Amino acid sequence: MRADARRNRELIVRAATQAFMDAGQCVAMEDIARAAGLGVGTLYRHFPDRAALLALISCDVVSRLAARTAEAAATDLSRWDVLLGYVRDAVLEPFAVLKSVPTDDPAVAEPIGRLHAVVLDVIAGAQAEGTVRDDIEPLEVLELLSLVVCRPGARADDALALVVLSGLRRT
Amino acid sequence: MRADARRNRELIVRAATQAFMDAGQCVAMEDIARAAGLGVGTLYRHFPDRAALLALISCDVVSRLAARTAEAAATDLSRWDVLLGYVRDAVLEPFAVLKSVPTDDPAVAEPIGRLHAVVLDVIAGAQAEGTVRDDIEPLEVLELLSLVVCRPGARADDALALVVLSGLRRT
Amino acid sequence: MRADARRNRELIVRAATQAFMDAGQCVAMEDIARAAGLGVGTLYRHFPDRAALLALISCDVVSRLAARTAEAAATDLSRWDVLLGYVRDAVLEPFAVLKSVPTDDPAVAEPIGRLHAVVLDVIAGAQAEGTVRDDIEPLEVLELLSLVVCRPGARADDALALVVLSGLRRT
Amino acid sequence: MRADARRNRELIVRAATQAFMDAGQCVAMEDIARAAGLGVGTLYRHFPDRAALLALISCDVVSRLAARTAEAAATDLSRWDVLLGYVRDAVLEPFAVLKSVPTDDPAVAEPIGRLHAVVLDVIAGAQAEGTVRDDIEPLEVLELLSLVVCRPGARADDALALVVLSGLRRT
DNA sequence: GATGAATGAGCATTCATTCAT
DNA sequence: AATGAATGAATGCTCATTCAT
Repeated sequence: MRADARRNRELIVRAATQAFMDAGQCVAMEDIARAAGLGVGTLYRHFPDRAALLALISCDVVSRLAARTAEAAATDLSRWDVLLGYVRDAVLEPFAVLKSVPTDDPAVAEPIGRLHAVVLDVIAGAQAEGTVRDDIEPLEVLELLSLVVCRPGARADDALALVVLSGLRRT
Repeated sequence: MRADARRNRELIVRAATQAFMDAGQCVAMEDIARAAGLGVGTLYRHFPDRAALLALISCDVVSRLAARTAEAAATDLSRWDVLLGYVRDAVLEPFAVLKSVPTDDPAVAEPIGRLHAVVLDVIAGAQAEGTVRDDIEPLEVLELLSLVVCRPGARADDALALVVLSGLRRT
Repeated sequence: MRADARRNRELIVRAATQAFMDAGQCVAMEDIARAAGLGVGTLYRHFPDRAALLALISCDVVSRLAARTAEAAATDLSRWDVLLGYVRDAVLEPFAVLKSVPTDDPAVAEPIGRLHAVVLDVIAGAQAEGTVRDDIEPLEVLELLSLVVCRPGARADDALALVVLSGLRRT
Repeated sequence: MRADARRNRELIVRAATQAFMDAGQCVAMEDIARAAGLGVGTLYRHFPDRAALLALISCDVVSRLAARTAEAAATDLSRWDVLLGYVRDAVLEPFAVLKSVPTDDPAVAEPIGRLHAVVLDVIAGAQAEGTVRDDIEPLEVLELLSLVVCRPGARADDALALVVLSGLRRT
C-alpha cells in the first residue's frame, strides 16, 4: 500500500471514530469524509460501505485492548492489578463507538469474544486469589466494568470508577 | 380529545418508545407508525415532527419518575430507602430512550432538571444521615446510578445493581 | 388501490417503457419520473427499484402478446395465418425494451417461456400443415421472427418482414 | 510508439470490445482496464475518454469490413457471391458493439457511410444481374442483412442466415 | 509510461413531511 | 379524524476522469 494511502486510511479511521462517537450511527458518510479532509470517493475506496467502516473501527479498538490485556495477564502481577490495568487501558480507548456496532458481523464478534475471554479469566483469577468478591458471577463483573469503561469521558481514577472498584473488592 | 384519538396517541407513544430503544434515533417515522398499527398521517396529526415525538416520550419517562421520587422524598423514610426506591422505579422505565434525546430542547431539559434536583437532594440527605459514602460528590453518585439504571435489561436486584449499591453504602 | 395511484402507475409504466427504448438500460430513474410528470419518490413507491420496473414492463409486454397469440392459436385458422397474426401483434408492442431485460428474474422468464411455448407450437403446426419450410428447427424460426419483430420501427408489412416471411414459406 | 505501448493498446481494444458486447454501453471503464490486465491510468493514456474508445472500436470494426468488401467488389465475382462474402466476413466481426455506438460522431459516421455505400452498390449490382429480388429497395436489403449479421452468435451458414438469403434470392 | 489512489459530480434510493382522498 | 400516496431534499454509493507516485 502506498504511503499516502496508508496515511489517508488512518485519517479516515480517526475521523470516523470521532464522528460515530459524537453523532451516533447515523452520521453522513460525507461528513466523515469531510472531517478527514478527504473526498467521499476516497472513503469508499478504503471501506466498501458504512458497515465495513464501523466493523473495522470496532475490531481495532477491541483487538488493541485484548492484546494489551492478554499481555498483562501473562505476567505474574496479581489478578487484581491486571484488572485495574484493564480499566486504565480501556478508558483510553474510544470505546463508545461500540454502542453502535454490528455484533452480528463475525469479524467483529471474534475479537470481542477474545477480549471477553481474557477478562473473564482475569476476573475468575481475582476471585480465586481473594481480591474480588465471589458472590457475583464473572460475567456480571465484566458487564459492570463495561458500563464504567464505556462512559463518554470516563477516567480510570474518577469517583465513579473508584466506587465501583471498591464495590467489587473483597473486604 | 375523542376516545379513539387518545388511544391512538397512546399506541404511538408505546410503539415509538420501543422503536427508539431498539433501533436508535434513526428509525423511520413510517416504521414507528406501522409498529403502532397506524398510518404515518395519524402519527403526524399527533406530533408535528420527529423531535416533538422524542421530546414527549422523554418528558413522559422523566416526569413520571420525578413525580414518584418526589413523593417518596416527602415521606419520612430513610434517605437510603428513598434512593433504593428510586432505583427500583427507574429500572421499570424505558430509560434507554434518553440516550438519543435532544437535551437542548428546554421542554425536555426542564423535567430532567427537576428529576436531578430531587435525586441529588436525596443523595445529599443520605450522606448526611450516614448511609452513603460522603467521599464522593452527589453528582457523581447520580451519574453512577444513571449508568446502572439505564442499562437495557436492568433490574433493581441484579448482581450489578447490588454491587454498585454496596459500593455506595457507607460502611 | 386509489384511483390516482393507479393512474400514476400507468403513467410511470408508459414513461419508463419509452425511456428504456430510447436511452437503454442506463436511463436515470429521475428522468423516467420527470417524463411521467411525477417525483422520484412516487416512482419508488410503485416499484422498489429499477429491476422491478424493468421486470414489470417486460412481463406486461410479453404476457399481453402471449395471451393474444394463445387466443389466436385456439381458433381453427391455418397455422400460417396464426403466425402472421403473431407478427402483426408483436410489431405493435414496445418490444425493444426486452433487449435490456433481466431474463434471470423468474418473474420475467415465466411469461417469456409461455410465449415461446405458444409460438413454437404454432410454428411446428405450420410445418406440419405444410406452410412453413421444415428444413429448419422451430426454434430457429422463432429466433428469426424475433429479430424481425424487435427492430425499432418494425412494421408487419414492410419489405423486411415480407422477405423473411417469404423465405420461411414452403414453396 | 514503443512495442509495449502498442501491445497494451491492443489489449485494451480487445477487452473493451468484449466488454461492450457483454455488458452494453454502461460498463465501467475500470472493468475494461481490469479485463485488459492494466490500470485505468493506462487506458486513459491511450484513449482520452469513453467516447473515444467506443469510436475507435467501431471504426476499426467497420473499416476492416468495408475494406474487405470493397476488395471483393473489385473482383469479377458475381455480385451474389460478393454479397455472400460480405455476410461471411461480417459475422466474424464483433459487430454487436455497434449497437451502443455514437453514430453522430463524424469519425464513426464516415466509415459506416463508406461500408454502406459499398454494400448498397453490391446489392444494386446483384439486382441488376438478376440474383437478388428487385421488388425491394437495396436499403431494405441492407437492413435485413444487418439484422442477420449483428446477432450475437451469428454464423454465416446457420439456418437463420440461410432462410434470409433464400428469401432474398430471385427465383 | 504504468499504476492505482483521489476526487467529486451524478445517479439510486430513502425518508421526513405534506396533502388529496 | 385516518389514511397512505406524493413530494423532493438528503444521503449512500458509483464511476469517469485526473494526478501523485
